[in-house]
Amino acid sequence: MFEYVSIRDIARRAGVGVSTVSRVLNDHPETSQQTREKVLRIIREVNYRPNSRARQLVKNTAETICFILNNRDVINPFHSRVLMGVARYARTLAKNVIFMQFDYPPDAPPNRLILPLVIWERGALDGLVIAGTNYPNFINAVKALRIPFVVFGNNLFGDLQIRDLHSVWFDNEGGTRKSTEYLIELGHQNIWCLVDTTKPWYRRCYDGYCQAMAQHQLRLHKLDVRIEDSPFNAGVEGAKQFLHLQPQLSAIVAGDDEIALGVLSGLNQNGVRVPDDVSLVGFDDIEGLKFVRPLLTTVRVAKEKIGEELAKLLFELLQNRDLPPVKRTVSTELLVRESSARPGRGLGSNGLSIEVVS
Amino acid sequence: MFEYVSIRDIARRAGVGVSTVSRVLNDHPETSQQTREKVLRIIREVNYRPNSRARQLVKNTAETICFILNNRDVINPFHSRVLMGVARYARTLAKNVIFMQFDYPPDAPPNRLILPLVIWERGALDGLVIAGTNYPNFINAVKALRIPFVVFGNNLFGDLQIRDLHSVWFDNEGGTRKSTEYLIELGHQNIWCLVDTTKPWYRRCYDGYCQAMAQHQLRLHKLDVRIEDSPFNAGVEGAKQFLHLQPQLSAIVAGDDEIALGVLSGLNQNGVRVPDDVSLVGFDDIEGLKFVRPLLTTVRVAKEKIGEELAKLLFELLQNRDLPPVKRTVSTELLVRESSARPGRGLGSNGLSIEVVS
DNA sequence: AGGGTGGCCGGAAACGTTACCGTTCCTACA
DNA sequence: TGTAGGAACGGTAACGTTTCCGGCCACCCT
Repeated sequence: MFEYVSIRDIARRAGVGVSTVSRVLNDHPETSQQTREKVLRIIREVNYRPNSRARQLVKNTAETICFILNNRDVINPFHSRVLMGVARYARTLAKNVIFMQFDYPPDAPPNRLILPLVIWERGALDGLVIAGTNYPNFINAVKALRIPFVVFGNNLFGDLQIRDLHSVWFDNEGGTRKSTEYLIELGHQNIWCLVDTTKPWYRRCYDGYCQAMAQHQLRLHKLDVRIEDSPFNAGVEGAKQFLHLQPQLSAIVAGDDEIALGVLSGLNQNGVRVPDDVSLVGFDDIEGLKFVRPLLTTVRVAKEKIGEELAKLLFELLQNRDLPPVKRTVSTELLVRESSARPGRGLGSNGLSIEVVS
Repeated sequence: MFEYVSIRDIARRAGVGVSTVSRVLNDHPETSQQTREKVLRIIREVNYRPNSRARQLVKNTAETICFILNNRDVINPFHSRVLMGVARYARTLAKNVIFMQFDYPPDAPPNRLILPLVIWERGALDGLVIAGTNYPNFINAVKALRIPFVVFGNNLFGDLQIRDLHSVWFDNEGGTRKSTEYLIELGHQNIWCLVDTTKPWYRRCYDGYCQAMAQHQLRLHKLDVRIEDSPFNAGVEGAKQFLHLQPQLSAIVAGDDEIALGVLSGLNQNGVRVPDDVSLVGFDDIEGLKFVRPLLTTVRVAKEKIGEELAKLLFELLQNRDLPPVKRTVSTELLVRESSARPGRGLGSNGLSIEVVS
């Protein structure tokens, strides 16, 4: 095989003790320039590479965290960029990131949940970044293991005590408030919000919309749908309903970009033009937006930034295990593009404009 | 802190030796039913969890591989699904996957390349899945470390000795051949191929196109562009050129979906309809396709499957270090959707049909 | 009855580090 | 000149496992 060279071999060849070699490797000051150079020369000569497992064992640290993506069959563009943010931040600290996908039933009791081996075992992990869609049972199971963790807040279900968790969120509510306010400033009054209020994240969207509308004493209009698989399809379906809502409808706030693109597609198919007839805003600023015209006005979520904050918070927590629980929020930014404009004729005010395009 | 319970504590409490506990933990047959149950009871009682670092040290295995994504600033949908495939396969074997993003200059000599710590060190990794865009210097640097690795072939640059590598590819050439043949069967004759032949993967695309055209004795038409940042924009630009190519052009084979969507957008903006005036096929079947109409005819690449095959090959290699280098190919599948049809009037054959839509 | 056999088990070495402690040696100062 | 103190370094015990080896006992066969 491949001859393994250990710290002892180095010590022998350099004519020093193992502790001296260790000191040189770890930049301890208690070594003379002379021996340091000699040891380093030998190390280069024999191409010695330290064994991290042994170091980790004695130092009782894994130098590794785990990014666990729960209950997602595919890693969507959103989460892949969060992962990227985590990985990048970890790299600045020379820590590793284990990626793991995991599915669990929301209703299994925490002590019966079979966690992935790497989490269950000791020593493999210093901490955990919990992403994806999550339920209290998993969080509690992890808590029971006493392993430090942080959680991505927005896709959390159930009534967890958020105040007991270290979490990072993006400002769903504020973002939608901003986009709704922008529509109001544009002159829109009959603004509809298309969401699924059984999902907390869409719920927060709706809350933001409500705040903006209430502040300007405008009437709330909610189209509340159930979204299971495809937000896009939900948007297409929603668009059909909007057609019947004439002639009031003037602008639509969609729960996220994918819904918005569905709405856009649905409206287009029925000859309603965006933004001429209806203004439309989304949420997330997903990658795919660049492929469709008109370019969607949306709210940008700094996805890498979320990952970065998650990692940062986790490493702070590792430094200080007594860090009081904190909820951090990453701000959002309104991106005005092509799908929003001052109110025009309004949907259905001239029924004749409706024609089937394709 | 949190009282650490080791295998020795279990042994003491159960009144047995440590080796017996170890045997129970590892399902060795040489234990009596009676002691086994006693030990297991104690283990449950004190909530003992073995320390994986210690096991890995003595067994000289990391039970971990690394998925390294090179020279990509964001993990695109393609690679994130490859990662998913790797992670899922690894999970069936109870192995961990470290995710790492890494950038390197293509022209740095291999021995000067500073590899990520986790790769350089011993013991942290059993093997490596090399993904992203890669150049010979990195591959050679990894080779020098004598760590088993497999590489995702399609985005490889330079003249590596592929026959010396364990690699997994998707069938770019065959896929494009299939899509081109399909267009020919549809009745198209003037088929253009839009690629950047300085990139090996687009080059293979073009080769597939050429094979299909040659077989039917059709003339080759290549629009060769330089694609740096945005394939989409390259597609938009390409579309402008196609406008000048009237009246021959009847169908377009794009190097990938993103280019195709750019072409689609560019054509639409100039009043050319797809598929009425021009048929268009892409490659990859990216996620974003579902957002645009007409639905793009494309070639599906089984992205998770690629990841799965990468992981599978790596673990085979770990089982048998003498496994001769092998190049495995994941097949592709033509997906006929809405952007392709029998040739119609042809681009520009009636100049009057051109109108600006939006 | 004696010896062989096999099941079961405990002790201890090993894996490759780090960290503590003690020793040596040299310098500086009283 | 004696001693205090510090720099430099070596030996060794950890860290928590696995595995090898040897021992003990019960059982069976001759």
